[in-house]
Amino acid sequence: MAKIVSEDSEFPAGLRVLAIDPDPTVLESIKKICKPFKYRVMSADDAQSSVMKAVADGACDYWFKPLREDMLKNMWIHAVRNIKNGDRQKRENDDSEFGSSSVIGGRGVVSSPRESDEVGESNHSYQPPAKKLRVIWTLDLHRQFVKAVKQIGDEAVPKKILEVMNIPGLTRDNVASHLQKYRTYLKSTPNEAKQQNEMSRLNNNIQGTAESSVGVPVRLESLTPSHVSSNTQVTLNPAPNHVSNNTLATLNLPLSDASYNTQATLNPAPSHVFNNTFPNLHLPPILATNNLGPTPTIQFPNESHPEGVTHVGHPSNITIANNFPCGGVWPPVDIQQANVLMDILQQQQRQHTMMHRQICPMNLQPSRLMVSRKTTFVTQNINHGLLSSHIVTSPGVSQIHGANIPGSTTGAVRSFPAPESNAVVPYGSRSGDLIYQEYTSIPPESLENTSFARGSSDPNFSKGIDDNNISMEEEEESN
DNA sequence: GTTTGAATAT
DNA sequence: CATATTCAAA
Repeated sequence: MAKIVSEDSEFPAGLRVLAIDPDPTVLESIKKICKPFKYRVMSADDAQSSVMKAVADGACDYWFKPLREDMLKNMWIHAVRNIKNGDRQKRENDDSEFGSSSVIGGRGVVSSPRESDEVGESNHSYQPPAKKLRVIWTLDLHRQFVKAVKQIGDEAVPKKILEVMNIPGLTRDNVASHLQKYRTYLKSTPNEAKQQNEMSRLNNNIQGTAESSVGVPVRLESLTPSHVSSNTQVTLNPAPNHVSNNTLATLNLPLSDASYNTQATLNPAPSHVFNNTFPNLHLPPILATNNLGPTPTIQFPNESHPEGVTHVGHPSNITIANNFPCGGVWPPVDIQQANVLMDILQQQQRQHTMMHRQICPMNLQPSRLMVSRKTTFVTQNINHGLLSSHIVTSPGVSQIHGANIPGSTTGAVRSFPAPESNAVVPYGSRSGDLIYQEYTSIPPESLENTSFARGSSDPNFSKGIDDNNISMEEEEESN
């Protein structure tokens, strides 16, 4: 038995035919025939069992000897089907990632990559095992969750919550998992002092302009690694306030007549640890408004798709993430929008126009705005001297990993995001390629060649409890 | 290597 | 169902 792999650019690249035959001479003959056309599994064994086994093992066809030229000639059909199926599968995954049933041309909330087959011959082409879809608890979805929990009251158990939420595709396990985290979060963050009114206000403003309200909130991502590469986020990273004296700055982005101060921080801190050091927190207009600012080229997806469509037709998912306690904008903007943002920011950097004043008098170093498509910087720089312990993470310390217990500055604490926050990125999402990071007190030279670390992956978490309460109230009103 | 959110196991 | 553990992404 031998195999021949034939590759010819005339046909779709990469197609391969496995020819199996005990006689090398025959194989050579097959190879010659294949030359002008291309590929296949061929056997003199015409037993049905053999055919079935071959197909079951992934063969898309089974040829009997003697070969006929037209069999080879039409071999490409199978290849095209496979390619088509592959694309389709990928598309489904992408759609799922953006996760709205309102997506034009999209599917339901949950769609198995192999639920159907356009060609109608799925049993003839190998499909890898279905990947489980990961539920991303977007703000909308989480709000529905909270709403359901409140509505049900003490009886709130995963099953009932699931029923009340009535989200197609969402499973009891999904809810249970989320409920677990939610409860832990609630325990760890009893009613804290109200504070940071400014942030709350801003938050509400953002919510009013950018939040989708009708769209299906479930965002599913396939666990397929391939889609991950296209998942990009723009992240505004907050800093822990315990180093605020050294790292906080206010950034005036001259994007409009108004003065927008963006407070950059390097790592989030629990709101109950905060001493309300963000009195002037504002987002740049491009982030905080719709078309009111001077940068009309940037629009949030939900503007053009009021029903909450988060994305149509683009494989990349760029999220402008605001890790400030004040939350941010959701849903994600698409990649063009993010690129525009990048261009703007970079241009501003070039023009040296962005930093005007600093919050902390102790801050003697010039401020800087970092714009990078790499994400590796913030955390590492924090770790390398700015923070003694960035274990302090969120208002909702939630899970203690048994294996990681304390005494160290790493690993022991997990967080649960302030659930009602309006953060830009759903806390289930992961940070990506773009960081828009402002910072001070770090000598620019020391960072120029520094690799970037991803910022917090929990953009919601440091949201103020105040916001939490406000959101809760809002939800109660709506009930 | 660490941290995280969600899935899975108990 | 609740909680603990594991997994995979970043």
